[in-house]
Amino acid sequence: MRVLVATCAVDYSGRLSAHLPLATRVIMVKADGSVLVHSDGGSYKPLNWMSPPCTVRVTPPSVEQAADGVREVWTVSAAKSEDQLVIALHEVLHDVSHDLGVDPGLVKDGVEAHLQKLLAEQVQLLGAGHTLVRREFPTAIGPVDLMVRTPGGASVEAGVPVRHVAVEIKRRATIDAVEQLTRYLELLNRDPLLAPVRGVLAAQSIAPQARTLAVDRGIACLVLDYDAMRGVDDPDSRLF
Amino acid sequence: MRVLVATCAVDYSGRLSAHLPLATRVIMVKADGSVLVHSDGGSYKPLNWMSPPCTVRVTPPSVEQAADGVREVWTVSAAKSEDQLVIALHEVLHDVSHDLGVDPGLVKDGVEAHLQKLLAEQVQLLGAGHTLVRREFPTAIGPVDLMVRTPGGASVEAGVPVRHVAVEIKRRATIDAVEQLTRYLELLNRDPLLAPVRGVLAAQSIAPQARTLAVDRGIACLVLDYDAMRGVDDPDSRLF
DNA sequence: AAGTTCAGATCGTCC
DNA sequence: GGACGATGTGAACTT
Repeated sequence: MRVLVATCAVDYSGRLSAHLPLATRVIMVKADGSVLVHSDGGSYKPLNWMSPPCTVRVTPPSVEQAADGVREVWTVSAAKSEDQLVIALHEVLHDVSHDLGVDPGLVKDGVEAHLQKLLAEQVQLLGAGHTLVRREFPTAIGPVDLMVRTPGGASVEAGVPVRHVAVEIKRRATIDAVEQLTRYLELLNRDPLLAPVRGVLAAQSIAPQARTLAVDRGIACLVLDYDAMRGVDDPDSRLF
Repeated sequence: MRVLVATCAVDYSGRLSAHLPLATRVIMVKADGSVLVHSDGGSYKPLNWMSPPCTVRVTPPSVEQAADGVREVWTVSAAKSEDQLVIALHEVLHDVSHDLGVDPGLVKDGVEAHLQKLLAEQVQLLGAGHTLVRREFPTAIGPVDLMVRTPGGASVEAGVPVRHVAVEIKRRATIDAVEQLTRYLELLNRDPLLAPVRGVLAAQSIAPQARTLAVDRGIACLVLDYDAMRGVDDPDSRLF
């Protein structure tokens, strides 16, 4: 890892074109050759960058560039595309290098997979008497997050008692989640062993447009309270 | 801006929980107080971070932590949420600070807005005689990128001449874009003043599955050549 | 290798 | 101020 603080101008060309005027910035060069250009604000996203695999070629400035104060020109080229980042280095204020070694990696907790596991253990949140058929219920167009069986005659749709519920789980549900669940339901309801299958969209938050579309398509919405669900960790409470 | 190279362990708690074991990393502290923790690989995204507005509080280690080699504990707290980042600093290998000033900012070219503007000026790419009704044509479920009027009797659908074309513009069109345009068309075709409305998916690149679905739904696909469209800046050439 | 899905997204814009 | 769409998304996993 090499970190520089330097005045520089940057040009990116590739999927789009982007230009950074001359200013003082932080440049990080990682061990894999990837480059990040950060300003002193904004977000965690660099102003410009090049993803690995890529290579850095350092060249002296042209006579004209040298007259403008350019000391070095870095050309960062992507290995598998035409993407290119050109950094015109002017004054270098700091320049440190260090071998960091391989990072042991990030351990996460609380993502969608946990929501799915918790709801699978607490299917009664979908209604008393519901039982889990299985998580990641396979279909031809991909797995349904949860397939649940309702108690006998729990509800009736078009004169036929609904016996199965397909659940799509999201941290934040948008209109895309409704489309996804709709595709699953269309397919599942062609299976006479399952049909009619009702749909439930379960999420920590549901966008208003998603809720509107879901209701319009007869899909129920269930807002999940992650903290409350995590609090219910008594194994006895899972069995009803 | 302050940049450190240091061995550290990091814990994040907030929307989820994440833990970073002890290792050597780069820590950036920006002028607005935001913090980024980078490893020597991965992408431009930090392993952990805290977005502004936030505050950093530095405290001495507990006796137990000190025995483990912790020199300082940084507690980074978000101003408007419970999110918290705790950095246990062990050995500090580099520590540099510099005032970068305000960045003049990034200038972008070639994003979807440019494509929309160019196609609005070159609607003849949709067919000779087509004229622009308006960009961002409003509907109840959001604006259609372009609404275009065809020349009289340009084509016939179900015995009725098509007079309007709704255009969805993307840099890269995926199946989502087809779904989006389908929702617009369903709505627009309920309006007797507009119906029948044909759909066109215009993009620099169109995913094979998106093209298949579009064709299946009677939506035309148009691949846009950004460089060529940008080259057409002669007003005379627009009128054919 | 290509497609699908998730992620602590951030950012601008428009209502 | 909330909602919604775009972004040079990246990374893991499946097919």
